[in-house]
Amino acid sequence: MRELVDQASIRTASLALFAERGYRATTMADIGAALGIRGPSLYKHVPSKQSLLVHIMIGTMEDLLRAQRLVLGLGGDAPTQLRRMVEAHVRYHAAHRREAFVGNREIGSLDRANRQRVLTLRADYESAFRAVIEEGHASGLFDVRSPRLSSYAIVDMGIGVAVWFRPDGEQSVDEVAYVYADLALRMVAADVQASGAAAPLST
Amino acid sequence: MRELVDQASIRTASLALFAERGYRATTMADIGAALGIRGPSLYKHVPSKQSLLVHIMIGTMEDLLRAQRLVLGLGGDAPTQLRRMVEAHVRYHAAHRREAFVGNREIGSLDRANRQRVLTLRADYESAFRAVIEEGHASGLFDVRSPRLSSYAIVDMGIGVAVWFRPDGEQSVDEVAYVYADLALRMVAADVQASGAAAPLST
DNA sequence: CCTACCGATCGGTAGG
DNA sequence: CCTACCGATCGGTAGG
Repeated sequence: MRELVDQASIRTASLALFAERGYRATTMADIGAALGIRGPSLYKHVPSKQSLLVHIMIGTMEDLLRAQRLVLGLGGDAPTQLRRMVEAHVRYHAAHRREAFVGNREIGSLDRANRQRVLTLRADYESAFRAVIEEGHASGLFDVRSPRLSSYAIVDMGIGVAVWFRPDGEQSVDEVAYVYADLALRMVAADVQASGAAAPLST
Repeated sequence: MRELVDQASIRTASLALFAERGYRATTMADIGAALGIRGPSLYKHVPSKQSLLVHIMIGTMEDLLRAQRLVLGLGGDAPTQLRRMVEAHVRYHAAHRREAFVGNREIGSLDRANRQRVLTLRADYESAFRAVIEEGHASGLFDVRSPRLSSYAIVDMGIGVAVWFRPDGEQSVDEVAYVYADLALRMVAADVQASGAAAPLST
């Protein structure tokens, strides 16, 4: 017999509640109630409330990094790679709004060790965007004033998708992914006149 | 005699603590301790913990809207207006990181009426960006696929500044404001080739 | 998977 | 501005 309450269902329920009410405002009793059991019964399946948050946040970053590596493995020049990376980034944030939303709001709710793990994964994720931007700049296909600021802007605008995107809204996931990739490419493309004097590349 | 503990000092302390630990994780005793008094003594100055959060969040949106109106009052064409708006947006988020950070993380900690007020102010703030983008598109100075998605992207990348900016970091406020305004203009400028066929304007 | 319960926390009030 | 305290909440454990 399959159990009705298993790890997966607990994770699904906790994700929904963390997204809706916040980690601290969600009680083990709330999570249990969503599954038809009492709070203490959850401890037969999970070691702590914190472990539920850790799973969401580490899992989210690993999913993002996996998607990013997949896309980078396809090769192509910097514009092609950046386009694919942004599309994957946006698609994830539109399709997994709650994971991304919780991941961005609840960093401070993680214990120190796990917060550090998440921050490291995030830094890796961002630096991959920056690397492609630097590569495009070096090859002359991009013209950027600051690869770091460009990658921050691109990553952050994608993160925002998790906040405002609605599956039943006017824009489809495809539409947002396409438009955002286009916006990102415009930001760094070399065939835009630089407004102002060319400046040395900062970090 | 001036009181050592007044509304302003309570607000400063609560802002710092809300930013560092989160609203729910901050106790009235914590705020009092930061001012050298006990938790219950705060109730001689403020009606509730919630009122401290409300003040921060409404005040932040009003500051942003005031700065935005100031800039729009200067006139100019759409590119000039958008540049000034983005610069003001970024400057605020770099100079008031904690206000912006708390404002973006603790929306769910507001009671319903105040959350609605903040959301309305935010919608007004975003729509001003969109209006300038639409004006630029209509006049032919911009070429955008979706004014709404463009304004979301521009607003969200600026919000991100409050998260990663460090006053003692490599980039100065001026530098970030300038670069981000440039990125925003590149996103919508008409003298960029549209990649792909021109599509009808969506919202 | 449950009830009973521990130990700790916290916003706010009473009454100086 | 303080101490004492109320009423309520909550993560987790004990012991079925």
